[in-house]
Amino acid sequence: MKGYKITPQRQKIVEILGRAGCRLTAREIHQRLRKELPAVSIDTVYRNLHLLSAVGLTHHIQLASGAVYELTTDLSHHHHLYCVDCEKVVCIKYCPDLQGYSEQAGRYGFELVGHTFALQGRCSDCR
Amino acid sequence: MKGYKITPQRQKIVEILGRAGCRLTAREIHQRLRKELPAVSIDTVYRNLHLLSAVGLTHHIQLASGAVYELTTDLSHHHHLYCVDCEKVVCIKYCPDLQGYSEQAGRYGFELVGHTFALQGRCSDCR
DNA sequence: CTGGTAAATAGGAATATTACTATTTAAAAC
DNA sequence: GTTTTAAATAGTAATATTCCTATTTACCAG
Repeated sequence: MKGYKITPQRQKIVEILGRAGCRLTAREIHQRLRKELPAVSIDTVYRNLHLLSAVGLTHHIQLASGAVYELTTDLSHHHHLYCVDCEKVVCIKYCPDLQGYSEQAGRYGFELVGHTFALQGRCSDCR
Repeated sequence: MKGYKITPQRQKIVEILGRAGCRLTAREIHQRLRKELPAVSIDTVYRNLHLLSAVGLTHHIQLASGAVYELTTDLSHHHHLYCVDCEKVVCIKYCPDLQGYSEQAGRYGFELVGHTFALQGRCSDCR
């Protein structure tokens, strides 16, 4: 597909995220990946997480304490809400104005490529 | 105010951003700041940029190639649109659904604290 | 003005992330 | 199956960002 190769490194990163059942940091993915491919470099992990996110297979979630990654299980478009204290993450099936983005970009002569959106809050446990 | 101190480091970071008239990276700010305060550490730059952004005096703009910072000259709420090729940044006076965010957060028992939004596109020069 | 105190700093160390390059490899073409 | 080639990798180096701790300092109260 699209000139991308299916490499063992790539496959196993997806597997690891799938098995994990939770969000992992790049470091955690690297540690687990090493058990199967001892020579894998951290650069490969980052490179693939970028690529996988670009094609929609994974999500990159930027928390205050760092980035975490998850396998995209829910393929429908959604965003994230997270607690600024405990960093609990919730997927919200909500995108404020998907229709309007292209129009906004168009006002400045831009062709829309993507958008980022996230909500930060304080969860019920942390109040 | 609010227990924050007005330190020379802090003041000069704001001055530098004000004089620059453009967005700067943390490294650039550090280099310029050193000319006035030779012993200043890069950590101080980051720490203050975080704080200044938290209180609204500066904006943190995350581009694909890294983060840049700008002084908040336009105090009205707005977001950014940038070109994925040349990384030109445009301020857009548009926030898709400010009203709805609290309600969305509320659905999950969260008290809204903040939100992030940005548009990525391809500008007229890069098409 | 002087002392007390929380906030901020410098400096060094630890992490996180990206860049570079020679080599390897998946996949397509033959 | 073999060749070809662009994509991907490992390894290393460079940057970017954050953390830790002892020391300093802005600012408040007396």
